[in-house]
Amino acid sequence: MNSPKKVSAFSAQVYALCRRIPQGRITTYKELARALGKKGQVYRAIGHVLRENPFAPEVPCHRVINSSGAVGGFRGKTNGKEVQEKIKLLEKEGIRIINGKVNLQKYLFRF
DNA sequence: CTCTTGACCGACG
DNA sequence: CCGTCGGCCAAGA
Repeated sequence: MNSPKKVSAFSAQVYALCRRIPQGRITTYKELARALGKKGQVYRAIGHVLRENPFAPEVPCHRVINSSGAVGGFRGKTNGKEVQEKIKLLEKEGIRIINGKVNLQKYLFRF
């Protein structure tokens, strides 16, 4: 039995899309925002939502990175050990990370 | 309801 | 490549 958390409709969409991400693949905040059909700074809101992951590890928020190829942040840290752990997890899934950056043209998954 | 901050992105110099 | 500014959504205090 699951423990359904009460989240806003917007947050539910973000979590739902994260679950769609196949293993060995990553996506960006911008692609998520574009998939939601919103325009503007939706990616900022996504970052706030993913910061708290009530569906972890069912929702692999660590597969969501920046459009710049940077891993971004993890557990609320934009730059720290948590981010290093995130990188390690991605490498474990078969993603090659160079200098803390991911090859978007190779691993970027689009909805 | 109002204000601030944020796991961001893109353009400019 | 790096620093700075603008953008205008969402959640918390």
